[in-house]
Amino acid sequence: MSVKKERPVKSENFEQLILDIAENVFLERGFALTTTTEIAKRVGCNQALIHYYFRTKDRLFERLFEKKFFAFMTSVSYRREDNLPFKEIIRGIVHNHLKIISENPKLPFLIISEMTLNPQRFRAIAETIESAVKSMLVDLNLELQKEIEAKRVREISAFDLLLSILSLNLFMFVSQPLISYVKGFTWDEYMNFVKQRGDEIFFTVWRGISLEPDKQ
Amino acid sequence: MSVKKERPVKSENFEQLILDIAENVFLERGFALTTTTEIAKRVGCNQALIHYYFRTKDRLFERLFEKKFFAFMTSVSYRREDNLPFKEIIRGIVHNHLKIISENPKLPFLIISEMTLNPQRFRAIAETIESAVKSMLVDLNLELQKEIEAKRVREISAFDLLLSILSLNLFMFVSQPLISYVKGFTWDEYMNFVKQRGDEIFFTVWRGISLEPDKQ
DNA sequence: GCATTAATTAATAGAGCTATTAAATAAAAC
DNA sequence: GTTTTATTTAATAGCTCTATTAATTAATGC
Repeated sequence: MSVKKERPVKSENFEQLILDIAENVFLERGFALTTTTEIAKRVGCNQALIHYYFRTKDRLFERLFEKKFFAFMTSVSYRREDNLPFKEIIRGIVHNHLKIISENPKLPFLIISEMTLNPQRFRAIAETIESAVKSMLVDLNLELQKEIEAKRVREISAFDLLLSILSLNLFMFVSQPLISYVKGFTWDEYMNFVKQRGDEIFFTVWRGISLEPDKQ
Repeated sequence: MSVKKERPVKSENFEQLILDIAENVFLERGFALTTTTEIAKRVGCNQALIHYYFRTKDRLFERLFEKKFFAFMTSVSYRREDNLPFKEIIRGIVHNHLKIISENPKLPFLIISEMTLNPQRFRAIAETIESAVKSMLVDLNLELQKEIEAKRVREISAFDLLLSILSLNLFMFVSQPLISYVKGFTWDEYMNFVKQRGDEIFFTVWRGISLEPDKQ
């Protein structure tokens, strides 16, 4: 039987389509397991076209990965100008982070995977973003120190606090296959579980640092 | 220049040496990126010998992975018969888990990686271990319910509690490249950091559930 | 329309990987 | 010592993957 080639709908061009589909494939299978042949097959074009537009698999990947890495690194943020009480700052960080990553649930695995398997590439990209993240840490630390001085929060470094939040949030995504297996969750059920767990995570983080008694 | 082949010292046999070295390579690079050629090179034997002893790369991997997966899944444990106060049970779980994983710092990445990239294989292996883990959860839940009834601990499921512990502990290992990069840590410095963070993690977990006031 | 440029494809070189085979070497059995 | 069995190697078939090249088709400019 003849396989019909699906042409991109209307005016969509292959270049963009390749980018979109490559992103999915890389997120699913990581760099090493992704083949340009597979991308071409899903796009519905000749494999050489991938190389016509992007020359090498490496360049295609880097172009996508840089964007994704940036999204990943800036997924932790808060609006300083909102002037919220500290508790609400923390709640906002936890929930906002969880929300952004939920839109890219396979990203944490890709980041961790590439970081581990290809530290050279990772370092090159990380350099370009480092400062943005560090300044966020500095901002958070300012707020945190105020709370510590006022004895509303126990002694803790901003780094440790952030690391706890990231651990609790991100682990939900990288351990999805294991948890889904144990709990018998479908993908949708799992995503629902993640959403629910946001409150539990915030609760854990906040109680973990707060010196004030629980409110009902 | 001629590359001298390093023969295994004394009476050591290739079969065991292959297992030992394959374990390292798989842990470093995962299943897909590991080649039997690379293993043979490190062992110092002909590549065909790998296949002579283990027939396929898959069989070699599975043999090692099963053992490692079991170690991973049973790394969370506590001695019920010790009859410790609940706080000490939790402290023990956190620190013991962290200690065991510290002896296999690359294992969490391998587990997550294989789980994600090869769910079929993962499921087949998981089945054989599931019950052991579930019974641990049941045990922990028993202790937990006692505490909740006595109003010494807030309402929380054993699953959520365990998930928090695992998140905080395991994320330390899968994010090692990123954290080491940001902090400029060497491997040894990083492992030291992990050790120190054990207390912080326990503190976060315990305060996160305890209804009793902090002791100094 | 015709020439020029862009997009797309077929074909394939070249590399690396797994697994097998047959031959060579070492060990064990008797 | 000779036969038998186990271990080890060299060689290579058969795949799959990336990247290139040359040819083909479509689009654009004039």
